[in-house]
Amino acid sequence: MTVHPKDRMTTHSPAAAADRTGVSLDTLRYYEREGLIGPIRRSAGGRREYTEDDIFWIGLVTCFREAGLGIADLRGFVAILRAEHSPQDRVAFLAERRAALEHRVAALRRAMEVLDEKIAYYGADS
Amino acid sequence: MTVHPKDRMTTHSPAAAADRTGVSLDTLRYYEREGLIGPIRRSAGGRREYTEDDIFWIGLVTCFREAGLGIADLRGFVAILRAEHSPQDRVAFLAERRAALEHRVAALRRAMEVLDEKIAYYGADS
DNA sequence: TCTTGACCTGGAGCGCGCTCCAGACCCGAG
DNA sequence: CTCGGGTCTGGAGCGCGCTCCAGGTCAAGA
Repeated sequence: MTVHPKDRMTTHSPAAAADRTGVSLDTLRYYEREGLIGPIRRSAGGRREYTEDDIFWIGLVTCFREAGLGIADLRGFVAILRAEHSPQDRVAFLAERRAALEHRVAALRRAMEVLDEKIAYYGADS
Repeated sequence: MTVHPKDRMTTHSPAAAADRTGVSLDTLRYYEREGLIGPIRRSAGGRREYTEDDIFWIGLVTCFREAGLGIADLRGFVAILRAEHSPQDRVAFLAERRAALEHRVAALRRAMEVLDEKIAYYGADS
């Protein structure tokens, strides 16, 4: 018990965070401004220090962005997970989002079917 | 053989086309300007007359838009199907687009997994 | 101490995909 | 012939999601 756990907490510079997450510095700041991540802890000099948890959360945000969710959606996601809500509320919200994603998958499948049809048509005469 | 087939070709007013396709008048004009549809035949007075084929094609465009393809992608799609290209070129192009859609589906699935995980977590204490 | 480069903030700019608008034209009903 | 609604064109405006920039601060190395 010579050290506190916190003393061991490694943090990342903005550049390192950008590197690890694949998100640009500008976008990291933008996400923070929009309330999607953070607020990120600052050093004495005012520089951001991203914790491992921050990095993880940024990964989640990126995952949802890649799935096509908008900034507002993500903000809702943050709100429901951070603020105090009943498990029912959370599950309801999450299930609704999930359904929306399923609709997107369905739209993609429809487009793929059209593509497959065309491919079959042009591929017929080998 | 008292009539030519063309005489029977029913056309649609812009309003009717918008109604049938669920695409706004402005967007129909926008798509035409961008070369995604048409050019649409005009009446003597200069009004657009959408054929049944036009309507069908607009449906395809809508399908791809809903799947998240951009205007430029759609333009490529039009180009490859309309201009003279070897079946191989067409199939290659179509297959590439299909693969892109599959990546999008994968991204959606990843996001859904995260959602499922959270739902399981909050749903645990029934 | 001085230099250098990473980082800070606030705000402007941009590409996309529409959406809206003004001002003019067409045309069928009355 | 007049009226009114549908349509035309060209261009401006908008929301989103970044991206870029200027001007200044901080901090580690020579």
